[in-house]
This record gives sequence, C-alpha cells and structure tokens, in this order.
Amino acid sequence: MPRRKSSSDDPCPVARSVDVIGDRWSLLIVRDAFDGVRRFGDFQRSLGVARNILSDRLHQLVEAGILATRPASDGTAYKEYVLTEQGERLFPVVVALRQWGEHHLFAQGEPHSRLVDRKTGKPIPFMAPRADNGDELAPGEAEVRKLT
Amino acid sequence: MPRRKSSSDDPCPVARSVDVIGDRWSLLIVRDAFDGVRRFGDFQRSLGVARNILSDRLHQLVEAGILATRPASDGTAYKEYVLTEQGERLFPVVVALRQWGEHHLFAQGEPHSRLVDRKTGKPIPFMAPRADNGDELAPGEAEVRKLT
DNA sequence: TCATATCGGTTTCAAAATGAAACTCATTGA
DNA sequence: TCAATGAGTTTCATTTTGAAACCGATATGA
Repeated sequence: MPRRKSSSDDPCPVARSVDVIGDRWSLLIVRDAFDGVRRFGDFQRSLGVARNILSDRLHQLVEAGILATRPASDGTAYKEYVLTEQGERLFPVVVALRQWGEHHLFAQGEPHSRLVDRKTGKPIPFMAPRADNGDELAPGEAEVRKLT
Repeated sequence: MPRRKSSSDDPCPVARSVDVIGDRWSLLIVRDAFDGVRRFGDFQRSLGVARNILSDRLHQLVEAGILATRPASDGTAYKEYVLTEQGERLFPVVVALRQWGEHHLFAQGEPHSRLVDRKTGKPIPFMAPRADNGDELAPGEAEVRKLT
C-alpha cells in the first residue's frame, strides 16, 4: 500500500481530528479511559485488541497529547495511561457517538449500556449544536466558513 | 489477518457506532455529505480517496442506512448519495469532532475552516453534554450504567 | 451524428496495516 | 526462591488499502 494518506495538513478540522482518532481502536481506548481504565492489560482485556496494535495506538495517543503516562497509582512499579486535558475535551465526541449508537444501532428492547447523570441518575439529554441564544441548530442552519 | 473484529454485537453503543463509521473515510464522506456533496465524482475529488475504496465505503454507508441513493437532482441519468434521517443525526458527532479539531489541532494563527451560524454569522459555541437542567456535564459527572 | 470526454464504477496487483501467537524481560506474589 | 503476571516486542500469515488500468454507459460538441 503506498503510504497511507495523512490529513495532518488538511485545513478542515474534521479531517485532522479523524487523522488522529479516526480509527476503530483509538476511539475505544479513549472511551475506556473515560471509564477509568488506565493499565495496558486492562485495555487489552476490555477491548480484545491484539497487544501489538494496542501498544502502537497507546503510543500514538500519547504522541498526539491525548493520553499521558505516569507511574501507576496503585503503588506498583508499572505505569498507567491517563487522559490529558486535551483528551478530556474529547468527551463531547464520545458522548455524541454513544447517543447516536443508542438511538440507531439497537433493536427496540435490546439491552445496551446508557450514559446517565451521576447525580440524578437520569439519562443525559441528546446533545446538539446550539446557536448563541441556545436554540438547537439543524445541519442546514450551520455553514462552514472556509479559511478564517 | 484473521478477519477484522466486528463490534456489531457489542452492548456498548460507542463500539457499535465506531464499527459503522469509525474509519477515516466514512466520517469524511459524511462530513462532505453535510456540505452538500452528492455525486461519486465529487466525493472522489474532494477526498482524494481511491475510487475502489470510495465505492466500498459508499455501499457500506448505504447498507448502514446512513446514506441513500436516488436519481440525480441535476437532470442527468446518474444517481446521487444523500444523507438519510439517520445520517443527519450524525450532525452532533461531526460538529463535536470539528470543534475539538479547531481547538487542538491548529497552531495559533494557522488558518482553518470554521462552523458558523448561517443566520447570525457567529461561530457556534462549544458543544457539550448537559444535564436535564442545562448545566454542562463534566466527564466525571456522567456514568455508564451497564445493560439497561 | 459521430467522435470524444466524462461519469461511475470494477479489476489488478504491490505495499502496508492488522492480528494471533510466540517470545522477552521485569515485577509481583506466594 | 520460584512460579505467575504485566507489559510489551517480534514474527509471520492474512487482510486492507491504494494507484493505476480498464470498462461500459452517459453526456457533450463539432
């Protein structure tokens, strides 16, 4: 395969984002990280991914500044992978994907995990882009303005 | 490579979503579709993707119910690919990715496209999951409740 | 109207990414 | 002290990707 195309110089933010996390495992690693997974072995067991691939993706995510390594918090000599500030900001992305999946990829009545407000226990309302005044914005009401 | 792992029976909505659109091209095709691209050749030129891959991804997206084909609206005998209702609901996902990219993947001063409210021309506020009462919800304040 | 160019693919083939399993080597636990 | 676990890396077969060539159907234009 002639070198995989990179979008790291594409002026579209979506393209650049996809270049960094638009791969099946990276996104699931980030999801797990939000769920508190930190150790190599825990990611591996949770995802069922091949170790070499996991190793590669963890390094990529660290390099991208989404994860960082630090000494394990359980007192052992191992290290752990935690979300950076930048990584934490992916929360809306993961939630949006989750909500879309919840609504469209399960048969009615089919059991699935659900994201709830820890305080109230109630499901989190469907996330949507909103205008300045708080009104929900439909796709047609937003516009990509090229090259600021 | 032993057949690529599928998550279509995973109980996690994020995993299922990633299984459907968690690939570099699918997401960019959807982004283009939101920008009004409809024809095979236009997707191809816009993305620079190999034709065989584009063909494959378009079929997958149609199969997944995200895109649908219909006779071209320009009067020619060709067909076009348009977002379905289900595909349109991916809007928050694309916007979240775009906003994250805008904030984290460009050097200060580096030009990039920007999503604005068509009516007011103002940039769209950062999207975030919110609790029932409208308060922004931090990652730690949400919790995945397993198997509804 | 006939020739030519464009559209929307499919086929072919080499290079690259993936995955399972085996292999290391350090750390932990008994 | 010695086996078991953790965290990778290496190897190798399989799959996916991508560029380019090819193809039939449609559009264009002289």
